Amino acid sequence: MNNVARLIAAIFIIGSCACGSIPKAGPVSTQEVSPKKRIEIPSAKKAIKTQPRLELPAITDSEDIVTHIGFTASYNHETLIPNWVAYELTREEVNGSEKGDESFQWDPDIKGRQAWREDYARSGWDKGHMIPRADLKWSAKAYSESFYFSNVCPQDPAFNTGSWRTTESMGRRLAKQYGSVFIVCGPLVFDNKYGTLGEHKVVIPDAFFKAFLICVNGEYSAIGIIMDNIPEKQNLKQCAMSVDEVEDKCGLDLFHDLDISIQSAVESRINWKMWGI
DNA sequence: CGGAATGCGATG
DNA sequence: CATCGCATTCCG
Repeated sequence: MNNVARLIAAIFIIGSCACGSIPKAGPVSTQEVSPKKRIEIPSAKKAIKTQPRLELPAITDSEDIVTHIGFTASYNHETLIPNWVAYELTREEVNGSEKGDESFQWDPDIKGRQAWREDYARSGWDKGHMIPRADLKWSAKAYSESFYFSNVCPQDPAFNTGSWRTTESMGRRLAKQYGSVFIVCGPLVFDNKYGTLGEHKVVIPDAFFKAFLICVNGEYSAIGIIMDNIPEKQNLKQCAMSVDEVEDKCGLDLFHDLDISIQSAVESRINWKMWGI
């Protein structure tokens, strides 16, 4: 059984015992990809964001996509965590200094069940941001929206402030160095060995993936990272791999807007000198 | 070593 | 519920 199948199986087991009338967002499937599902670009971002949205994976018809000022997310109604969160981070954004509301909230754009703060409370697991709040200091509203549960996953506390944070620092460093970086990340749920949180059964991911795409002098480079949801320190370089390998694990078609003529070349290899790891 | 970034929880 | 401080970790 491959990883995608395992993901589907895990979600089915959980969904079948806990969900009732909740709309089925469905796990990712490579078969129902619509060619170019329209994503509404939040107006606040239109002025500063380039087209197309290179950070986005291919969108399946069954996915529940939410767009906020600073990020796009695919929400999973069975696991109560996102399938992925994607955004572009620019040099100017990294230099922001605004802060907003820091309380975790339900995403107002999502219909159906979401995680409760009580599910996480005293569980021993952090409410870990997918897009870090530090990447949204260019707008108080964008900052606050990062605290929606569409952007939150259960993370081991030491992992959150340790290994995972090094991937976030890497993103900001790339943005400063190259002017812009396209980022997508999310949870990996294989056999769900850590179980669920609280009475709403928020799925605890086994691991997390992240992928970076940059364009330097008209040439694209990409890299992927997968880290286990564990406290032990994990080295960035040792966790790095091609985007193709990440796609194998997460079942997504990443950087789908990247020109098809160069996509396979960009995603199959690692241009090591670009990443500083 | 200082500061940034993370999220928790005590306190009123 | 809002405010504040704390503990931890890592970057520069």
